[in-house]
This record gives sequence, C-alpha cells and structure tokens, in this order.
Amino acid sequence: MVSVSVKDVANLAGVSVGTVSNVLNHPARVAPATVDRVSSAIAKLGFVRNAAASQLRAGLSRSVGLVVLDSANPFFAELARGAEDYAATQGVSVLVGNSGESSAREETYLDLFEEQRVRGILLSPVGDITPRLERLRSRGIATVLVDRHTHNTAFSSVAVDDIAGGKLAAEHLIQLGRKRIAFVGGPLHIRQVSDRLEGARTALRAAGLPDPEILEVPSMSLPAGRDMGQKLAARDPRELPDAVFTANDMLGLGVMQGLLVNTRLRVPEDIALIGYDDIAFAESALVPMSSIRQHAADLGRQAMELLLEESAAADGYTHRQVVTLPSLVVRASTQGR
Amino acid sequence: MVSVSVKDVANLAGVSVGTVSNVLNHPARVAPATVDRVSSAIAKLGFVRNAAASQLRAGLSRSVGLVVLDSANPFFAELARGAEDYAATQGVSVLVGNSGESSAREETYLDLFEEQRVRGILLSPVGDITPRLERLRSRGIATVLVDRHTHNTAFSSVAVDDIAGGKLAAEHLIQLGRKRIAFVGGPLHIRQVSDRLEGARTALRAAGLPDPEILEVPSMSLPAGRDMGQKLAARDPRELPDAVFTANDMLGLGVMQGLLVNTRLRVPEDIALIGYDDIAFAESALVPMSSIRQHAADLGRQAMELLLEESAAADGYTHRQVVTLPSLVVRASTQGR
DNA sequence: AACACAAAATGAATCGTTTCAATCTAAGTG
DNA sequence: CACTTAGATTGAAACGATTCATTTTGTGTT
Repeated sequence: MVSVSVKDVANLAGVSVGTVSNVLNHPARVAPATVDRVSSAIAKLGFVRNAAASQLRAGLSRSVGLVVLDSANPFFAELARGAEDYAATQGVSVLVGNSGESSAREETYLDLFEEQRVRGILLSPVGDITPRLERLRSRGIATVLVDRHTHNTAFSSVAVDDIAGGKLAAEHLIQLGRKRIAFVGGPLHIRQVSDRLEGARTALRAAGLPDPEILEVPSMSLPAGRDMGQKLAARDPRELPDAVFTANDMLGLGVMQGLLVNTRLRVPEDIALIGYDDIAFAESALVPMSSIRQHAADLGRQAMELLLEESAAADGYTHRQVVTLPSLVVRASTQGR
Repeated sequence: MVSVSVKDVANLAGVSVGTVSNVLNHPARVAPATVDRVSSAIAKLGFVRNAAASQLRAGLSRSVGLVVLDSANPFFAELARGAEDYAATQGVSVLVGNSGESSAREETYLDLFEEQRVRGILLSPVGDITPRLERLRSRGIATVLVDRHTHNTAFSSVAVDDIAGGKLAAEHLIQLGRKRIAFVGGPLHIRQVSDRLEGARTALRAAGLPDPEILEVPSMSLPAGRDMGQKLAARDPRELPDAVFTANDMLGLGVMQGLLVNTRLRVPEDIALIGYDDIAFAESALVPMSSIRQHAADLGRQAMELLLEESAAADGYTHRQVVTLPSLVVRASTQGR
C-alpha cells in the first residue's frame, strides 16, 4: 500500500513541489521541458493526486451532486446521461444519488453532498424543501431544480412543458380528423396528468371541438390501461371515441392490449392511440405507438449548464427557469384510417 | 458563504477541538453532558464536517465506487439499489458511475475513484483489466467484480449462474410434458447466451430428450424476437416446437407477438414460452410470460458485503467467487394446455 | 486528608495539496 | 556592459479535520 505524493514526484524530477502542482493545475506557467520531466516522473511513480488534499486546500470540489427520484426510470437515466456528458466536457464529475421518492434518502444524499462540498446540486425534489435549499446556498452550494416547474424565481430550474405536450398530442389527433377524443390518465391530482389533460383540452377548444372524455385510472400502469381498454372495447361501437390520448406510454400500451386482444377493433382504423414519454417499448408495440418525447438528455445538459454557470458566478446571480418543449413522434398507431 | 469549523464549535461549546472531533467520531469517549453541549453547538452553528479534511487526516474514505455497464438496464439499477442499501447500513455511501460499455468511460471513473481514495470498487468490467485492478489493489483499494464469472481467484467476484438458469427454464418445460424445445438467442458467442443454452441442453439430455433446436437471432431485442416468432408461425404446424425458451425477455416478448398476432397459434396451448430476466413487462405481456429471475438486488448486496469485508481485512485476504442461483417465475405462458 | 486510578479533556502535530510572495534566470535594450 | 523585465521556479504557510501522548478532573479507598 505505497503512497506516492507530490513530494516524491518533485524529488524524482528534481523540482520543487510547487512546480509539480503547477504542472498538474496550470501547465502553461511551467516551461515545456519541465512539464515533460515532471510528467514522466508522475508516470514512473504512478502518482495519483489525492482529491481530499487537493480539495481541502483549493476549497472547491470537482464534482457536483445529482439526486433523482428514481434511477430505474428511463427519463432520469437519460437525464443523468445528458448531465454527465456536459459535466465531463467541463472536467466535472457527477455523483448520482437515488432518492426513490423517499424524503429520508433525499436528505441523506444532500447531507453527503454537503459534507463533500460539491460545487452544486441538481435535484429532482421529493417535496418542498426550500429551507434546505437556502441553507445549501448560504454555504455556497448552488442548486438547480429538475422536472418541477417552480414559480420560485429564487432558484434556477428546468422542466418539460407538460401542457405543451398535451396540446401537441391533441393537435396531432385533430389534424388526423379525429373528433371524439378520450383522455386516459390518473390520479388526476398528479400534476403531470392534469397538465397533459389541460393541454389537450386547450387544443380541442381552439379547434372548436368538445372537451375530451376523461377516463380516470387508479395508476399509471400497463394493467390499469388494459382494464380501461377492455372497458372501451366492450362499449357499443357508437359510444366509442375515435382517438385516445394516454397520460403515459405504459397506459397507452395497456389500452392497446385491451382494445386489440379478442376484439374486432383496429388501431388506428377505429381508434387512433397516442401515448406520452416515448419509452423504448412504444416502438415495439403490437402496433408501433405514437408518443410525445421529452428530450430528457437535453434537459439534463441544460440543467448542468445552469448549475455550473451559477456556481461560477458572483453573488446576485439571476436565476433562470428553463422550460423545454417536448416533440411529437408519429408511428403506426396514428397513421392511416 | 460562511464556513463553520470544528474550532468554532469548540469555542461555542467551551471545549477543545479534540473533544469536538471525539463527539463526532467516538462519542463513547466523551462524557454525556459534554456530548450534549457540543451537539447543540453543532446544531446552533449549522456545522457540517468537511469530508475532504476528514478524509485527508483519517486516510480512509466513507465511500465506495460502483461502475456499471448500463445504468438504464433494470438489472444494474436493481443491483445498485441492493449494494447501496447494504452500504448505507454500514455508514458507507456509494458513488455510481455508468460506463455504458465504453472502456474510456470506465477508465475515467476508475481514475476518479482512485483520486478520491475510495474504500473499494464494485465493477462490472467492460473488458479484461486485470492490470488495472492490480494497480488499484497495490494502492489499498479492493475491487469486487460483478456479473462475470472470473476464474481468476485473485479477485472476489459475484455472478449469476446462467447455466443453472438455462437448466431451470428447460426443466420447467420438460416437467410440463413438452418434448420439442427450441432456443431463441444470439449472437451465440455472447457468454450469457451460450451459458443459458448450455444449461437448457444439459437438462434435455438428462431427461433423455433431443437437443434443442437453436434459432439464432442477430440481437437480443424485441424486433429480432418478433421476426423469429413470425418465421415460426409461418411453419407447417407439424414442424413446430411445442415450447420456446428465449435468452432474454425482450426476445420472449417479441416471439410472443410474432406467434400470436394474426395467427391461429395459442400460447401456451400450442407453444409454451419462457423468457429470462423477469423484466417488468414480462408480467404485463399479452399472455403473462414465465421467466427466470436473477435477484440482482441480492447480488448487489452480496458484492458490497464482500467488498467491505475485504477492504477491512488484513493483507492475505482469501478472495471468494460467489455464484448465485436464479429462480423460476411461472406465469400463464407456461401453464395449462 | 492523602493517594490511586480511571475517565475525560487537551492541543500540537499531521495528512497532501495549492497558493503566492519572493527569488532566480535569461533574453532584450540602450 | 549595465539594466530592465518577463518568465520560471521556489518553499513555507494554509486548508480543517483527526490522532495520541499528555494533563486534568473526579471518584473511591484507606
């Protein structure tokens, strides 16, 4: 368990420790020949900088924290990738924590990141923790919120515009000539669900069409969607909507199963179907399913940009709330009649 | 950006810095009344230990690194959760890095962890990097390998026994009375694929049945499975297998689609179907699909146990290769005829 | 009241790096 | 050749916690 320090490197290279440090951190200040000599000493000894000592003296860490609500969720996985990729270009590494929607775990990670004196934190918060964020700020740790539209302009945030997404989906269905559109989602008090519904409603009204029929489901899962699909399939055909917009893809895939299996209904001929999120399975469904894509990687990149910008800025930084627009992905489930 | 140090806490509590440190790290050595006084000073000042300083002096970090091949893959997500949960009980935090199968990114994370002087590293390696592991060890950083059966007894490892999994699947099919079993998977040079096939073959031979028909596919994806399913459905019924075992669930779901959509075939009546991995969608498939579950969280927990044990042990630690057995999950796709 | 002994508290030294004022070197100028 | 100046290098101080040999305090015994 040998430990090689800058001192050892300095000895071997025949320079002072200050020079070694400069080679590591400000190579331009050092004569090229010296850089070479020090570099090869580093290589020969297998020197690896001790991050703890470096950070202690320099005061600033090379890492930022990221706390996600659910690391298994592809949305967050993609977001993390986007954030990491951008951070990497800035020589910053990302420590990822998974709160799993638990406030306690969220707290634990924030504590950890605070001890580590990270440069900043990207957070998809479990609940409202403004006090905690203010404490972090008073310690010089910037925080950018992800995936929640905060009207709190005291913090920067990034979010996807769910209302616009709902509008996009409904407009697409309207353009196909569909007139009786149903919305499947729930519970309705969840912000994402109600926003997506609101967007759809707005689009329908703008087109002079009646409000969507709201089919509330107990959860955003495939079985819940399948149950609703089967209920629809059992209806008198004259009572059927001619298009269904589901609040996420799991529901959409479920509805598709319910509509198609052991019935005479066809998608999209009888009912057009569009989901939300564009998960990998949407493309491989029985009938490839149209969806709304959120560009999570972009979101992650933008969030990281804001974070690094803020952490480098002086006091009095003007915080920004970035809202990104989702886009429409058209597949067979909404094509042709 | 105020910074509170042990010194400030010591002043307020009217004790020395050494005592504050003892309250933080060895409370039993300090009189209860003093612990209280120091604790309330900590609370009042909002003191948070500087991890860099602590680690620099104490020499050992409270974190371990985890590098996974693909953080979006549910197997690794679950594994990470298991590892983190156990680590948390030991007061250790986990830094997760995603190599995305890229050697370069893997290297970057190992460098980072080495700088951080983590206690140990849990690694699902991209390629063979024994030299790198030996360098880490010479620095006192233990490494446990995940998800690859190393015959290299110089390192501890955990892995799932894919041969046993294949055997489990085939034995289940045999017990159902199926006699003509096909295997769908590929490319065959992938270890997981060939192991699962080998397990199936072993079970068939033991039962006195012919070797499985091998249906090689170009990738382990749903569309590849669907193509194969459609090819099967187009066969003369007398040429059909009476059971199909796929090397993973994506293929299984695809085969199911290909077999069922626009054909007269039924699952399981005509063809029983079993997948591998037990992903969330297996349960929600058209016909809920039987599968082999790998217990990734357990695997993660065991790997972390090994890692912490080794990192706490003296030199000459005896490394262990743990192989866990997967289990059978029976659903509708293999029940009834 | 003197002594012994354990428990509690002290504080200077230390970890390995970065910083920065001071020093040295070499090339350029009049 | 003396002098200036920019560039290169030096090395001691500092970051904030932990450690541990030493001192202080407190309790019980004779």
